[in-house]
Amino acid sequence: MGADVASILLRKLEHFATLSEGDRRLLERHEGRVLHLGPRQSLLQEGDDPRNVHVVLDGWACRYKQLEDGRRQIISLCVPGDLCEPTIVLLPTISHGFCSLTSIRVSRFAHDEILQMFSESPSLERAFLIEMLVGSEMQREWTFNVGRRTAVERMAHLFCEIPMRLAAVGLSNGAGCDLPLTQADLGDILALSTVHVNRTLQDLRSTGFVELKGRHLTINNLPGLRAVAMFDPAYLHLADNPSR
Amino acid sequence: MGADVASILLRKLEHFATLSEGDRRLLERHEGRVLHLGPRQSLLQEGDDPRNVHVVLDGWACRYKQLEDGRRQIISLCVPGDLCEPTIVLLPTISHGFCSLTSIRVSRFAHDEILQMFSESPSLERAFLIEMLVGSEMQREWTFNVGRRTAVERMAHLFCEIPMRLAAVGLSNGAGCDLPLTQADLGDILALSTVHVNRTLQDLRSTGFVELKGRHLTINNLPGLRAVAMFDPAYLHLADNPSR
DNA sequence: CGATAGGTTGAGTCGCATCAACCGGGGTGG
DNA sequence: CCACCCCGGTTGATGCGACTCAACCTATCG
Repeated sequence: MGADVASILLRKLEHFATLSEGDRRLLERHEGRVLHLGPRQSLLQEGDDPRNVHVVLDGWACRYKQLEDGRRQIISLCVPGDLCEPTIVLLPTISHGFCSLTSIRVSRFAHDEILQMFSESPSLERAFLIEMLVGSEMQREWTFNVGRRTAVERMAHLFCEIPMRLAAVGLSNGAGCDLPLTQADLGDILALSTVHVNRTLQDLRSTGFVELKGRHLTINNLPGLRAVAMFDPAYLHLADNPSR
Repeated sequence: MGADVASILLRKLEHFATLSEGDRRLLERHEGRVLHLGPRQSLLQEGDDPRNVHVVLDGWACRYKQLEDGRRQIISLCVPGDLCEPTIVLLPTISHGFCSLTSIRVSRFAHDEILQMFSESPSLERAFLIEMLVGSEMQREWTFNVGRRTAVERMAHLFCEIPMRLAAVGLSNGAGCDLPLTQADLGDILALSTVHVNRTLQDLRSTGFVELKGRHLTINNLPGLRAVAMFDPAYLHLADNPSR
């Protein structure tokens, strides 16, 4: 409990760029307001300035889009260390919703603060940009998933991706992780109905690849799971910084 | 025949940012190598430096991903004015393929050139970044599409998006445009089989919303088409620059 | 004129959705 | 303390949207 902005961000960003002592101190100096939200609360209300930037400290959140008739799709997941506003500072509006899945804590960088920070440290700006570009890479992979993988493959892919992302910020050892999602959430992520999520889950369980109970995911056979998912972690760019 | 880099880029970027005379001259001064490619040729071979940036001058291209068994998904379309490398300069690798759909001309900005240009004009850098962020917005919308819209809705959505994007660079009057895609291409874009593309197309034709023949798309009933697609152009950010 | 790429059509199948019921546990209030 | 509720998970029956396979049609081009 209780990561602070600087440590979690450093952990994340150092996968992408090498940061100096000065960059560290710049982040540590930042005293952003910390917001607490309960589960299923919207962070970006209409009218909020999307040019502030929030970083997830604890808990899970998501971006989503919805049609008038209620069909809803979770566009991307945000876990600790992720930026909530993928449009950093530059776009005046956002065309999707953002809400917590669990109760979460986020740290706010006001628009001006982040500009200030970027002007003091180009390498930090660069790291934030890369973080954002990696977000785009994940988005492309996810379009691919939903378009061309079957239900089982998609779910297996998600179960490969999530522990890797959490491991990148020290929240998973690779063999499993917390997974505080309901089957309905999984449905909205995977573009499946709740019922079919349930059955697909049973499928993956019965083959012994994963266990999922009580909000915890255990992976029993990672190579097998990766094979099913045809998972290639390159798109996560977690090994891009050669000096680590 | 033959748009040049400067004019097409200016046309595109000015939707996002107001550029100065100096910025214009900077772009016009650029004498990038122009590459010609036939249809269905790969632009980014493995090993090409993805930190060069190419701009499409004429023709259509796409990003795609593919599974070992051949299932293929077109992740995004590139039309004149679009950047081929959405990771501008910053990521050392790209996890998708890029190839032409028609024969195309692209203009190259070498890695160093573009860095040089950005350092001379921060507003140009900003405009390129926004262009890239808008690309992410389109990607999110496309994940949504494939996840939650039916075949007809998806296709209608595509037929709303494409003329708008082309109109943004002067290649459509809004009532129609060239559409040099085969039904197989459409299938890879929409995540449908070729056969189903054909039937869905007949569906949209028979309701009188669109005509599609001989590589040309005509829209007979835009409001109707938008209603079917539940299309909201906000995600394209074409009206973001208030001074236009 | 045959070859080939793209488009069209029909028949049969399957993956996933929908609808509906039921189960189990944790929290709440009487 | 128990009755109840509600949420999340599970199961079965049924239906539909989209896929696959296979044939055929049409236009273009060397």
